[in-house]
Amino acid sequence: MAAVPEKPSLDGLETKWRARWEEDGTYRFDRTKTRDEIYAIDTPPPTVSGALHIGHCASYTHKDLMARFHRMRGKEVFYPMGWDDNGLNVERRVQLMRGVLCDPSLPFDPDFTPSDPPPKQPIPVSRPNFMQICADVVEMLEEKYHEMWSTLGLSVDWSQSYTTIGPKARRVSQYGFLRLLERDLAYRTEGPTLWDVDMKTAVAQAELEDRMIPGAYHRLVFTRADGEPLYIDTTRPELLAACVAVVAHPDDARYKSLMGTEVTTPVFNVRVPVVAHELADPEKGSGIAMICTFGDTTDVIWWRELGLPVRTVVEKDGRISTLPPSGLDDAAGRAAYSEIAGLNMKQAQKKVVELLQAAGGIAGDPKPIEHAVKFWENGNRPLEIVTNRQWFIRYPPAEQLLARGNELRWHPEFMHVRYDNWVNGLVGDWNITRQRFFGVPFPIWYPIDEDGNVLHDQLLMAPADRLPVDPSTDVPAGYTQEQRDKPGGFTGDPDVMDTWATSSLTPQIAGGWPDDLDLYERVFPMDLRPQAHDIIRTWLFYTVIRSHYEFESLPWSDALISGFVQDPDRKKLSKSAGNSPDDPMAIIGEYSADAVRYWAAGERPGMDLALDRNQFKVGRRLATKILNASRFVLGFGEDHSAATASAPIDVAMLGQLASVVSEATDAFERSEYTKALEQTESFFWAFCDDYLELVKARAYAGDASAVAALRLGLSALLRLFAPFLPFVTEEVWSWWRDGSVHRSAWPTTDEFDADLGNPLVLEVAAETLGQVRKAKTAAQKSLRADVALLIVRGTPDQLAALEAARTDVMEAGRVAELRMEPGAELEIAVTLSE
RNA sequence: GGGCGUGUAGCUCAGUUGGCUAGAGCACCUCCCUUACAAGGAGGGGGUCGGGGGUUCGAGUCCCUCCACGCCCACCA
Repeated sequence: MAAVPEKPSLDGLETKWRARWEEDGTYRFDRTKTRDEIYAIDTPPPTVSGALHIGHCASYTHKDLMARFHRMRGKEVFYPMGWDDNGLNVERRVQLMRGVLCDPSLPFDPDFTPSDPPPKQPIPVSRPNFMQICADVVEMLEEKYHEMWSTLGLSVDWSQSYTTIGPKARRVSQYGFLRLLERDLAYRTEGPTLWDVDMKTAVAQAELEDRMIPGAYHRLVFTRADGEPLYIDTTRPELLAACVAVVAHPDDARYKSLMGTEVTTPVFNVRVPVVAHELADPEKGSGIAMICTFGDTTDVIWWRELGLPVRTVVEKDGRISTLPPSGLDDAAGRAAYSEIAGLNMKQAQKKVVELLQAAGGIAGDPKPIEHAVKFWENGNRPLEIVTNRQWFIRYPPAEQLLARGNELRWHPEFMHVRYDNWVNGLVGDWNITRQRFFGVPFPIWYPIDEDGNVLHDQLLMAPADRLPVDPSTDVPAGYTQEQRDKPGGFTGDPDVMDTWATSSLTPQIAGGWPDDLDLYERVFPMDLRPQAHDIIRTWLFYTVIRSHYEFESLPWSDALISGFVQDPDRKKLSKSAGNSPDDPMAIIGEYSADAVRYWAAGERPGMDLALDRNQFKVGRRLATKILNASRFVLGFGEDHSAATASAPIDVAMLGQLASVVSEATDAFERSEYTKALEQTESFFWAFCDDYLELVKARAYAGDASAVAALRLGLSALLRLFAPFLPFVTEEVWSWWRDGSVHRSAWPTTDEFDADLGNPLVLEVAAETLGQVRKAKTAAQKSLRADVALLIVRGTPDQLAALEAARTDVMEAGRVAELRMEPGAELEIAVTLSE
């Protein structure tokens, strides 16, 4: 306990209390508790690839509100923090920050240090050098993130932290992967793969995004078997050499007669069959399309379902391959091909159009259009589809996934539909392979036969007890390092897992599976998955799948989905940290962490929140008010712990407070923290403006009932506010109570006696006082002005209620004489003294 | 094209199962140095609840329809 300060202030509370909480282990998880005593939260590990912005503060505050509420309700809260620090985003960040680029062909340079500031042109470094630089960068960023979260007041147990690149996560990822592999739920195959040509990696369906970009219909002139022209529209003439067939709808009368015949492509003079497929849209272009391997995902479907050959022309670097594809046998065609070999897509398109024009293979001018094209969500150029070997995880049957979705409690419920939409639109399986470096490698090697062929079908799996392994440096059992990449030796799987393949196991990583099953059984399945709606189709969906496979259960019972923070002008939030006005540290510095949390708590689950500086101000004012009101209340003498509130108006106030407690509790239990705050806040202001004013005089006089009611009220209010405003409530709590408010019990209605008194007493008294104030204000008098005569008319009930608070009303209003007269409704007449 | 959400005062938002003259905060105007708080307090003005139909004694709330905005999914020749 500390004394009540003379001039309380919000400044410095963050620093003071976060240090104190850390020191006292206020939020430390007690792992001796059993599953039913525990509330486990599967916190989203933020991507460690930039800076946290104010939107992160909002959504992480929501998770913290839930954690704090349940902790005060008596649960032992398992609330770890993770850092998602592997993967492409990190590599890109490192490339920018340190000016380096990974080139696995380079040897390790032990003396290399990145230059500062980074060079404009990234310097290629070896894979081990690159990994080290990545590790250093994420460590530094994680420290900044930790600082941010602590300052914001997140009640995380930092001793439970994990990273998605750390040994624990690598072990869980690899172990989880091998278990799926053993059950044939994971497999490796070669096939068309969505490919980002800049980052030179595969991407998964979930990371696609459509963007509208300009394109143009080119009307190509194919030649039918009878010599007549066949017009085919395409936006990608550069893929003409990859054309393996042309396709029309089976019911399209215009092309029915051509089915089964062959047509010849312009320029390259390749004969391709005319085929029929339902997906061909008679409305589009000329109603007949060329199928190329591969222009888009529809091509992949046609190619697969119609059993067409592959003619690859696009390389992984996004350029036309130097060797012509199979089937290009015509001399003129080969000559034409040599003109586009090695060009990028843009150049190739230009050249092919020239060639077409020269050969009369194009009708009319290209017709510009805007069309949707698939991009990797972080990419700059349209995705290409290339053929490659990839690891996949099979999706469970849609019925099973939908059943899991139904089993999960969604907050808000309407977010459920996004999950169902996604499940119903799944195509193929989950590609978990990334051709990157800073990720979790596959714990797999392949033997190399005596002729130097890699035997991709014969997997050399790392045994579970050796995990995690890095196949690029570790050696499979029965081999030596000297045999790496040699005939008769072995080679490591070159790829790494997609970051979602790891983060889909966050309940397992955080919960200690499979090495600490004692802990795991205490926290799994978890209670809450809080996350934003944009990653329902990735993080939430994948986590459900992994848990479904491994544990035949949901990973958690409830999902709390938050929205986004939007700039009031609908502009994008500034992502740059440091000097940006949106930098959370700057905002906290200006308004306090409690103020930021207050603003964040205004975002209801699933709804977007406007970035509104006003709300920071309001939050700050609320926090300041709590300081001042508390100081006032606690200034009325010692705690009369034995005394109870007996005056009718005191009992009435506590009765009101009891219903606030009950409503706030119900709201919180439904994850409606916004409502809980509203209830508490509006009661608090009335508590200050009306009740406090009314009982002031009596409290000054040391009236036991008033003092007891005030203290009881304050105690409950502080606890109701504690999840939202952890700093200011803790500060006040420390003035008069031992221990942390955050480990105190959430208020219950039992604290306020069963008899709730007569609510009318406080209502009539407050209304009367209000009318007195109004009269003084209208007369432009000070509120201290004296009232000569106050006449109140009302029903017998109202008058009886007022009578019960007579002295308080007269003191608060400085009323000389109070007269009561019967009336139909409450009427108040105020006569001010001269 | 299918779906979800939103539309209430200038701004940000509450309005539970339809029920008294539609609320809060901010902003605005007026007043008050008052011994918890002037980075405060008291009071006031301001809305045909997106439009149009309908059900009902009664609709911001239920039904139909249209409009605008945001998002998800799909389409991508």
